[in-house]
Amino acid sequence: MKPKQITLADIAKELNVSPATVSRALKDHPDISQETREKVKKLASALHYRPNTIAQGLRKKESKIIGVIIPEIVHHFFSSVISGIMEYAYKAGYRVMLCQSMEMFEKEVEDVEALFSSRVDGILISLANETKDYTHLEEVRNYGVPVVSFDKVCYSLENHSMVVIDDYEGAYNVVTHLLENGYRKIAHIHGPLNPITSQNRLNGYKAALKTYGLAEEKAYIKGCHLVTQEEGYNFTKELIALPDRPDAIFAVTDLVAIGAMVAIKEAGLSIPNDVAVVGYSDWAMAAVVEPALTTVAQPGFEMGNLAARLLIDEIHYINEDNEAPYQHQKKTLKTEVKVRQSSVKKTVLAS
Amino acid sequence: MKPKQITLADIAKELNVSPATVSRALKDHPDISQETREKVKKLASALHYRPNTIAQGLRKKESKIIGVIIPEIVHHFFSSVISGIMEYAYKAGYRVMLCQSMEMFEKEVEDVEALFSSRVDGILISLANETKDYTHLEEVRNYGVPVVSFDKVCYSLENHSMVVIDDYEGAYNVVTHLLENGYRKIAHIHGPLNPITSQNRLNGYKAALKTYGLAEEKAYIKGCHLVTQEEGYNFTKELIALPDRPDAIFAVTDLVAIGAMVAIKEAGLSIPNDVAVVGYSDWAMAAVVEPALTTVAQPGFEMGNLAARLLIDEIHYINEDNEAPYQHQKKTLKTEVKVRQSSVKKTVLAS
DNA sequence: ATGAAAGCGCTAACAC
DNA sequence: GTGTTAGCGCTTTCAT
Repeated sequence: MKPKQITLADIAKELNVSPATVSRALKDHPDISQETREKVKKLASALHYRPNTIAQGLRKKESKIIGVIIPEIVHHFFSSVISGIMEYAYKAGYRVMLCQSMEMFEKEVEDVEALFSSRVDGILISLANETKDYTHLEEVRNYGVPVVSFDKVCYSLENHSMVVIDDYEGAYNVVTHLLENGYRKIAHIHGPLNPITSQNRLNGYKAALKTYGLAEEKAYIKGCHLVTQEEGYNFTKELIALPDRPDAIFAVTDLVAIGAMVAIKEAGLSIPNDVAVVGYSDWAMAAVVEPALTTVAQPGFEMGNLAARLLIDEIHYINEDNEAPYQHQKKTLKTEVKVRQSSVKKTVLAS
Repeated sequence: MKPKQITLADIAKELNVSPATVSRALKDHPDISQETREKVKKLASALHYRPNTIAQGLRKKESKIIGVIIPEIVHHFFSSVISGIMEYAYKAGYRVMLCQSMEMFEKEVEDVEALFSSRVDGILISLANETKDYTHLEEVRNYGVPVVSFDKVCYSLENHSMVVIDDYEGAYNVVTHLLENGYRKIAHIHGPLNPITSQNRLNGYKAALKTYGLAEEKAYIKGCHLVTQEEGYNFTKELIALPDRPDAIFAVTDLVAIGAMVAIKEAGLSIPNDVAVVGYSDWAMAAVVEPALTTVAQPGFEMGNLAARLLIDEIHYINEDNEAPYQHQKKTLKTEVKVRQSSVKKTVLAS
């Protein structure tokens, strides 16, 4: 029961010209006379003609769609990334097809295949935690679909661009901030080490300690599985029960940090005077808890923007069929330490 | 330089059959012999054949893509909605093309047109605050593309389904909760009244007061423009400076509520004993502030899921070309009051 | 049980 | 400056 869509042929018939002429007129092809061009454009807009991009895609073998696969949409960081991607893609004339892997490898593979079936011009992906095998990506890349990975990238996939955040440096900086503020017994609650991000943060933490000539204290390092507030709470209870209690906690994520804060307050200790707490991610909640949480802000929007730019540049490069292969790039984005109250001791002023 | 994609014709040639046979075999058409079917499927998977959905779309005049337009992705509620949409769409065999209107009418119109150009099978939209005119939606609907609006819906667009949240009831319930807990001087900081949601919350607030026989107090009602924490802070400062200070504040959004909490604490007053605070939305931060914020949870995921279901049902209905027109639906989802510490007075126990 | 042929809407090489 | 033609990859009558 669908009304027929307006096609080039409809306009052509009405105007007694050929569809080719209409197509050219609409694209401001120089060969077309001023007069026909105007006639065509006028009628096209009167009829609300909208080119069928599916037909264009089939003909030109490019869909002007980029596929995006992320582990989880309901997530401040990833939604910022998507926003950055969409902004760039939109300006460059690309549409975005979105997939959510739910952190599942199987789903990720299906999504890659579905995007390939949709003949997207390129794929942006942040890997699921489960993903260890990259043949699904290799395959589409071999069929000429460029892939750019971001955040949780695939180092072992060759010939593709990636955008990462310098988690090592972010962790290094925030721990250094604690050290500069006089904290010396700094504990770390890290995440599962498969996504390389947690591993990097752990390394940054260790490196900062080393710079200050401090030894790693095994008992001060705890590892989350689920990265929840509850885990932060429980590990912190263990940490503050230690005979030599840490004076600061660096949590892999703000949510874990907030769990830590609850445990510390419950124990009747002061943040930051007894125990400082710093997080990672700069979620909205970090600014509103009490005391406001020092954390590491990750440039999600910029990451999405840059990843989209790299991908679209590569798509353009491929379409120009240059003889030289495209030079893939690895970009690293810097984090920013947001110093708030949870990590700076309140000095008692003489009054 | 792109490698050629594998097509039906490639498989057909290799097997000395026609493309039609291959197409049928792959779809388990009953006419095809067991033998050919297996041969075809085997080769198809060996060659990693993936049907070109663009070609399918052109041929069958359906893209198996639904378009989604939302005002802002970086937003807990909307990202939940998207997640709900994607889950349903995925199970039903549809892909999702995502657009972000940035709350701008112009961008929304462009997005609708772009989605129509992409020949999406249907559109899900939550309107930009600016949007007053619905001709862009009417137009695509007239060309046979079903539209379902959700959250910020278009009441004046006829013949389309919508899904809303009962904001009136949510506000009514949370204010009633305050009343039941003994609060009588309840202020309200509302949002801009164009998106109908804020208006409904305001009405629910007023209705709850009325049920308790309380008169509206003009001075207790403040209106935000930007709906920020800062506005919450500033209005609350005004409210608590009032000669007859309110004993509770209902904020249109958790962020505004948090601004209110800051102002109250700054004034040395206790939450909830001097002034209770309740918010709306149940963002992650509501559970972690101190005291934990009572708020109204909105079923974002369910909303997305339901909206997708209504849209896809309608698409299916249209494709069956029934003689009777589709019966459009208006669904209302219920909210849930999350009672936390910010609204329940601590009774001092005799010890 | 399979093939031939037409056509979805568009574009681009080639005519004139 | 404009028309003709072919074809992108697929599905679907209609034949056989």
